[in-house]
Amino acid sequence: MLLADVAATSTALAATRSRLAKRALLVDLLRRTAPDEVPVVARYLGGELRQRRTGLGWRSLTTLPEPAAEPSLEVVAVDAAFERMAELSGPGSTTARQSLAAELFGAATADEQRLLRGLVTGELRQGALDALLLDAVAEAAGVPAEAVRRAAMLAGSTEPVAAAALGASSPDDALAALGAFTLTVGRPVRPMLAASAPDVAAAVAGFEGRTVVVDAKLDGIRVQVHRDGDDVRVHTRSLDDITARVPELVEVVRALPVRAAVLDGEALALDASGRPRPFQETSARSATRDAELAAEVALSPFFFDVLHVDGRDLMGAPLLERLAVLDEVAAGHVVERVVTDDAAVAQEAFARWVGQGQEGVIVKDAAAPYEAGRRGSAWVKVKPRHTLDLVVLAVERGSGRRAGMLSNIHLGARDGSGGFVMLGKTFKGMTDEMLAWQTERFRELEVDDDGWTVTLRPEQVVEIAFDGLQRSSRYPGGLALRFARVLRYRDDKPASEADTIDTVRSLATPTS
DNA sequence: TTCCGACAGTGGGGTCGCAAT
DNA sequence: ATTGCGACCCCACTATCGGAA
Repeated sequence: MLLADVAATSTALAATRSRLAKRALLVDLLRRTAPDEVPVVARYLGGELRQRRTGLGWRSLTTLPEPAAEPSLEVVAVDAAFERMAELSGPGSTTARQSLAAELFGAATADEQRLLRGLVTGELRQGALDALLLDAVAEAAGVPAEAVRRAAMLAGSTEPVAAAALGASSPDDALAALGAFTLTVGRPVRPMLAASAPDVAAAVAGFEGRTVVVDAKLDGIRVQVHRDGDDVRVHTRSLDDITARVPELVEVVRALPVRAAVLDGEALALDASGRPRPFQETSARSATRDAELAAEVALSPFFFDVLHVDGRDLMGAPLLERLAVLDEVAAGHVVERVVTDDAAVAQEAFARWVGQGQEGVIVKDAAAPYEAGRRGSAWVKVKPRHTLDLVVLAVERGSGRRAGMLSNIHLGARDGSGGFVMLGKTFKGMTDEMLAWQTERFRELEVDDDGWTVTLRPEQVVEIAFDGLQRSSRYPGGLALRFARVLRYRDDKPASEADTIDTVRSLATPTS
């Protein structure tokens, strides 16, 4: 199959908003794909390259050769070209990679270049990614969507599932092939995710009086640990294998009284008193490959779920049943929890844990199974929310569906002497109506425009919600907001009454 | 007919390692 | 030695479609 066929489908996908129409386009292409091409075509339709890392990014695609007039690239050859780029390392590799990229893009038509660029940067923007692709695979293979979805969650990836389903000779064969994907110790599954709620009362109310499990939410990195005898593997939320970087987690899991297990939890750095260190320290620790550095700060694991123990698959069991098993096999390394149907009890736990430096809580349906890969309503997270009234210092042009709008705003606090200290940016929380309003409003306040960023007279006050403060080397105050989002513009408040940097500093905890 | 679950999109903060400068 | 890039940790939120209620 030619890459041009995939590019044409991608362009057609972007041109319609109907999901049914998108699915039909995907099905049509999948049916025309030869079995040996399915792994590549399925990945590309899902918006990804098969190579996890190529060393190519947005920046290295700024200057590209003129597109070819006629299509010639075969999808399998394109995959091979990216494989060669991925294998490069050491001195001269950047130049060599750049020349391979130029060769590839030079052989691509304009439509194909757009597809390749989207795959490299991860911003295909065709309105269809993995989830819609799974539906299409199901339809093309003549099997229920749920069977394909389930297999993909257990496989941790869509590619082998698409190959198995589409390589079958009949729907019954496809169903049998999909059934062969089961939870396997050593092979990570897509982690279950949580929705969010504004406060504990709302989260508990969502379960309508049923018993809930309220877990402390720890501010670390998600880890899925597989143990098979002495063999222990540690995976992140994106299923990357970080075993080599976290020997202390491996040791803890090896010491558990169990032969085989799959555990889900969070790993983080603690101080001498057992209080969580700032997320930045956990992040630095888990990212480094330097063993000496790693030895200085240990990560501690805290598990909140168990999917498998000694041949017993627990994913379908109710949460309370899984937790009973977890408490036996991982005693001493389990996340704190309360089980209740009373919102006041949940609220009290939330306040206590936040006071101890934890990030918040996750409220869970006590009867729910482990739904791999789902951001369902069975788990709901709640975190404390801080707010500040800040001043908009500048605004950046939007892209994609925000093209033509002024979107991403720069936020500043008063410095107490007539100036402002920038604390970060945000594009979150804006409705279409707000985007239209601010695009007009900020043109009135414009003092400069470099083509990307519009600098403003600092007059517009905006109420910002955020999760906390972190140390920053980027911003002049040495502080940045974490997860800032817009709540509302405040036309009732002049910039002279916005919050000051001293107020912001008083919110920062001594350790961060 | 209305409601709501699931998706995709739009980018934010930070960290590290590596190659080029 | 410093800088820029790519990769990957943590994410919040809105608009939309289409099936569920």
